[in-house]
Amino acid sequence: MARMEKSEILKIIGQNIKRIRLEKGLTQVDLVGKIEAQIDTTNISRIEKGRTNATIHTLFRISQALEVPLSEICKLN
Amino acid sequence: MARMEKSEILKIIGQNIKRIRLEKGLTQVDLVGKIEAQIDTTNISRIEKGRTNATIHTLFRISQALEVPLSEICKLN
DNA sequence: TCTTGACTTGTCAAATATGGCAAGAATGGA
DNA sequence: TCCATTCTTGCCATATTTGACAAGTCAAGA
Repeated sequence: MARMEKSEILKIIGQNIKRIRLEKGLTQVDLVGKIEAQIDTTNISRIEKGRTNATIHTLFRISQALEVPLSEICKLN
Repeated sequence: MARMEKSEILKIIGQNIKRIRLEKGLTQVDLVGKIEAQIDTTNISRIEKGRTNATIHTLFRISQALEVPLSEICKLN
């Protein structure tokens, strides 16, 4: 893995989430509705846009709602 | 992926990191020495023990130092 | 144009990750 | 046992994520 800026990896992960979410035909509201603990579309949006450096547990909850492995969201290529 | 407690996924990810680090024959000090930006063995230890809910960027830097894909560290099975 | 749904962004408070240091525990070897 | 190395943990200050709400943007249609 080549050197990558923080902003770059956050952007890729955000794109992964957005892509998978759209593939499943879900809106952000649908997504948070499927997440067990409380989470907000605000946060989803910021993560999808790469504006926030999410914790692994938040990404895990998203992966559960999307029904994909956490590692799928964390692919950088 | 079955329901999993936050503490459980943090523990698994920590074990992944520790396992890979040991496979590479690295100490925590070696590891931080390979990481570009500053990071502390304190933090590595806390992550390996599952005591902290690391951000994805921190895990990414660790994956770079370990020379494995980020997704490898994020495997939960 | 107006409306609706979907998303983004600003701000706030609370919680917590991070970096840093120091002290303590654990481990293995001489 | 003593020592050195490695790792863990407590504490602190700072930065940032998170949840929450409100307001703004944007696109598609009627």
